[in-house]
Amino acid sequence: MKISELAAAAHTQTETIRFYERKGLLPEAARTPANYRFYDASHLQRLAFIRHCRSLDMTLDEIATLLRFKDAPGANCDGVNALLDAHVGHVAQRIRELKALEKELRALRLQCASSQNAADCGILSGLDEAARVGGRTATQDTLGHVHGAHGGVGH
Amino acid sequence: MKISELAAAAHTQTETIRFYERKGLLPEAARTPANYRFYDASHLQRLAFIRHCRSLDMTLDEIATLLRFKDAPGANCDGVNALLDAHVGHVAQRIRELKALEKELRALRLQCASSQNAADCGILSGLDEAARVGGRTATQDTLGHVHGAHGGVGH
DNA sequence: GGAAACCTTGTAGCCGCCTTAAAGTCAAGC
DNA sequence: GCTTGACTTTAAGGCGGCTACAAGGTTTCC
Repeated sequence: MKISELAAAAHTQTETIRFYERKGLLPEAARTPANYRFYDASHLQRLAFIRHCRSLDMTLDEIATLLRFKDAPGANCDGVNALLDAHVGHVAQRIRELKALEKELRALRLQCASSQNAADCGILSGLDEAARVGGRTATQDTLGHVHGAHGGVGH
Repeated sequence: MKISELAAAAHTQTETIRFYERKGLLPEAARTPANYRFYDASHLQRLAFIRHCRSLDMTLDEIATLLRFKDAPGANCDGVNALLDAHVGHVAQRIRELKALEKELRALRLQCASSQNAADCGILSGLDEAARVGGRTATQDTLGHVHGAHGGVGH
């Protein structure tokens, strides 16, 4: 199959496939005489694996590690367990952070009960006050790789 | 004060301050004869506001909107409420996604109870199987802006 | 007066793609 | 045979929110 067919089968975009190839997650595809990439079922399998892992919010580095284990079936799989444990830890950590965040945001929201002037808005002054006090001290990136409040991965 | 003093006072890096200036979140600073940026307490206030909002996982666009309200104190602050409501929604949505994710990851983790060959690893085969079936269909980015599983903002 | 610690601008890199541009290929219709 | 349109190719640039680095100017301390 060619790239757009693989893309359709994996619910992915063609550019994403080429991107994974550049990154070494997918092997370099065979080419037709016209220099078109040409794929078979094994490529679909591998791509589906990658996309599923991405939908589990793993980084491409984490996925590359898993693929290395898949490519060396004789190896001990302790590393897989460790990777997954770490990843679950990242996700759990991020959930805790976001819950604290949600609580703080809801409290902030209550400070502006009804519409009025921005000068008197309890939210803006609340943000000011919290900034002066120092506010919550967000955890640095060192703890995990699960970011922000914005997103998710298409599938 | 100069930039490194402002940075220290706001627990920020100098490059981040210049970045915010370029993005229009901070006004262009006054300069000393040697062309050094020079700040006063009002800049620290504004920067602290920005950093606190970032620690609440707001985007720079959202923060810019809030700053516009602060800069126009006579305006009606309905927009502030709307922005915050939307942001709380993003965070809550992301928490739901990450909880589902955590559940799935923990289930997956149980599939490889003890260390063995990668070829027989329940996690790898579980990922394969889920990929074949189609797995969870992650929500597209259209729903909110709170992403990934990796991160947080320094403060 | 010389070294270290600051400051300046500019540029490039990180992640995980997405978009665009310019050019080549292929199948169908007239 | 020729055009149209749907594919493909590579390369480059952009997103957000910074961070890092290079090459130079300035200030500060001994």
